[in-house]
Amino acid sequence: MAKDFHGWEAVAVRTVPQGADLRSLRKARGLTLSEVAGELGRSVGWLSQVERDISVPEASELRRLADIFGVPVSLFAAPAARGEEQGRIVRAAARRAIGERTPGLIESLLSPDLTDAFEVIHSTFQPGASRHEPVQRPTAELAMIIEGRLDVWLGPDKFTIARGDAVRVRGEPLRWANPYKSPAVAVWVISPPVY
Amino acid sequence: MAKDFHGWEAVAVRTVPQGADLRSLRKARGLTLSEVAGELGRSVGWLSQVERDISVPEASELRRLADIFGVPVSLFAAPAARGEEQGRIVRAAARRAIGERTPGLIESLLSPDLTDAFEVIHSTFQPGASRHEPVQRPTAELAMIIEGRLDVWLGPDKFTIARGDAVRVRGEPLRWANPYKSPAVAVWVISPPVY
DNA sequence: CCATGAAAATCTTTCGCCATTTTTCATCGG
DNA sequence: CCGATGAAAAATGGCGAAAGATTTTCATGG
Repeated sequence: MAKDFHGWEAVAVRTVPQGADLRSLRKARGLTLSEVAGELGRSVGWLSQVERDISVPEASELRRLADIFGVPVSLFAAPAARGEEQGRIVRAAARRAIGERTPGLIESLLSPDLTDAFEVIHSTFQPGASRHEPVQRPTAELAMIIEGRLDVWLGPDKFTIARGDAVRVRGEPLRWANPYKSPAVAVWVISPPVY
Repeated sequence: MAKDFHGWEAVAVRTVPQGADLRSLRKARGLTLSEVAGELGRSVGWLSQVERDISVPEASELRRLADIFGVPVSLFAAPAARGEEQGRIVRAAARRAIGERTPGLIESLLSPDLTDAFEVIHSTFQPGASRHEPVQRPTAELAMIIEGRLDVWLGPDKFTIARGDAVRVRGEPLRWANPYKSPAVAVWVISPPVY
């Protein structure tokens, strides 16, 4: 299905299947093909084909899909691995960016796609950054700090975690702050996936 | 239920509930209470109570349980966090050790317990160590290298991954080697849990 | 060639029923 | 008195059928 002839590869568009990701995103939000297709003004059959990499959406449609799912387009636009590595290896330099939903928090995907029972995110918390509004999700999450220190609140309880420490969150309201001088970097596991 | 009076806390025994872990281990292996109870020569009711932290097994029984489940006793014996941190924070120094199943591979648990849909392991691959026999599990796994470099084979394909790179394994046979001079350290996510 | 929309196929949900597993609890023995 | 047992009660899990919803296929028309 991949059209890899002429000069096509050179452009910044993903040339690899991405339909499965779209399907995961849609399912994770409990939407049906017809709901999304309606929103998009396209037919159900077409969207089904897009999710199975039989049809290809236009860039503008991809943008609207990102919008519908509440994810940044960068999630789709990022370059993917090639050859054998495809779907198996995610190089540090080739991670897909996730929007800076909270200022000072830079996230990127360690998972090659969104089709697993969990997803893994690489998170960098900038010095001085913080999130005051607690996030609360119906998920189980576990983060390990690999660099720096971070303050986290689970409900009312505050903890300071440093390199090598892990925190597990199960549906509790979570907020965080990095009042320290250096960035805090974490590997963040979320199940089920929220992206 | 926890008997926290007199001098009890001082001993090296876990004073916190652990029954849920035993239950997870048993369920993960598809065993029933009566199968395990029979093996142990105890009643079903008693084992049910142990798994709900109503009854307490003796050390010798714990040893036999570890044996039945094929896990090292260190999984039970390790000190756990205290107070608010209990079940939420796992400090680097307080991780539960997992046996060195493969020589040169040191693993410890980042998850506070075994009751989630996934488990997260901190793995150190010693220089020169390798696993020749492929492991193949009916799981989805994702590992990110946080230190050093590691060679991995997914089926016939070999990859070298370094700090910041991630590899995803979905049921394929996996083997690895660290032919480099420094240890490779990874955060390893496995779903569903195998411990 | 590609998208549409209707038909076909697949998947999901629900339910009743039965078997198994787990929990509860009165009783027994140390 | 305490904790373990084993039987009764409760809860859970599996299966098959039926209904409903969703997804895929494909003939047709733009």
